[in-house]
Amino acid sequence: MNMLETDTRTRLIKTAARLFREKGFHGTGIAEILLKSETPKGSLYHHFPAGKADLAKAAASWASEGMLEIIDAAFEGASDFQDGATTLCYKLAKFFDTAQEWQSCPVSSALFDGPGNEEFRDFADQIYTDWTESIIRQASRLGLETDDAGKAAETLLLAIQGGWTMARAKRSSDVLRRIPSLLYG
Amino acid sequence: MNMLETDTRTRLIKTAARLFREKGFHGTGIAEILLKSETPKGSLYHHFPAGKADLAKAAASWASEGMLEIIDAAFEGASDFQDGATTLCYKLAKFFDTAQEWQSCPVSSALFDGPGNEEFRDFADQIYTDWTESIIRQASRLGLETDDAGKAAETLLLAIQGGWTMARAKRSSDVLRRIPSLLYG
DNA sequence: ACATCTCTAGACCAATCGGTCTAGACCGTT
DNA sequence: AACGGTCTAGACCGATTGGTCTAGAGATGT
Repeated sequence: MNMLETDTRTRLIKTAARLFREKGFHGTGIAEILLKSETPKGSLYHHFPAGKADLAKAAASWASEGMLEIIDAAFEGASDFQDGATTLCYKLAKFFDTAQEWQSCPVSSALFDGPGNEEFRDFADQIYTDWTESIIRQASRLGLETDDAGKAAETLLLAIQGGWTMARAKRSSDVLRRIPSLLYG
Repeated sequence: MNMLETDTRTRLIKTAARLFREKGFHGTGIAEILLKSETPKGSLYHHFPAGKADLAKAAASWASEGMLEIIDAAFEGASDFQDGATTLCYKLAKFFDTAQEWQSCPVSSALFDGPGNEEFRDFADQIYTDWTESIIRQASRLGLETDDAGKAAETLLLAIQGGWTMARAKRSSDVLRRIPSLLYG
């Protein structure tokens, strides 16, 4: 197996993920992905035979992995759930700020804006479920009862999703940083 | 002034708003808007000289008016803020269910997915600010202190935004109905 | 009746869309 | 050296995109 295969493949995924986040699925053209990632068209359709849709799912999966890592990192050294949740919000705010373009949720941009079929919705649903379960696991680990853990995780995730949208409109991550005080203050 | 002018214009706005909600700005073609609204192309560019972008702003504005009405209606007969907030969530869940296609937030679909310029972001920001202020007004009316009203309104709006996204992924309005119990339970 | 206005109607256009296809570069294996 | 597989490279394609333009229908004012 050629090492370059992986390189080209991940380069495509990362570039596509970034562009989808910034301009949405339909708002991003194949040509632009190829240009920004300096990849010829043939390579794209070699690695992703189904084309743009394939690429969108790969990009969303990749972004989801990153989110799961951020969640774990945030809760790792936390003394309690609210502590971890606060760190998570701050980490996400920081991530939001690193991008020059005000970006949307990587999952919704790649999957909702994309082809409106059931498969894509299922895919998005699965990713959000993964996130929820990951947070629930952390909540349980930090001492919350099963019911409370589920509620706390869902509330946090709702606020983060909403906060991300608001942050995009306001072009400021302040909303994300305010979440802990809104929920637990 | 011709009566038909208004008819064609609003027909375009409503159709565009629906399609943008379902498939996003870039995902919706002019041709489809014209087909579904049974409007010739010339009429569109007569009423909206700047074309699709103009139409998106008009559609978002129109949808925002609707949202403001729903907010007022929900809080009108409310005994306290939480009561009104609960009614609002249920009303929105009901609205979510009426559409056959699982739709996204009318504002974000028309304005975020759209052209990535500052003007559109400002427009979206203004609409969200309008919503927030409307809820704050209701909170104050129902006895909350200024600081508490602002916090309560922002929290509610974040949860609704996030809940709407989740509802779309899960193709179920249950999340929206769970919000009151998550926030106030 | 005529002129003027608003609005409808759709042919038409260049540009871009996502996707296919062929050619060959570069590899390890034999 | 010759082969077979992986991957790059980009010319090329029909379809669709948003938008322009001309023609005329229809109402109104004089």
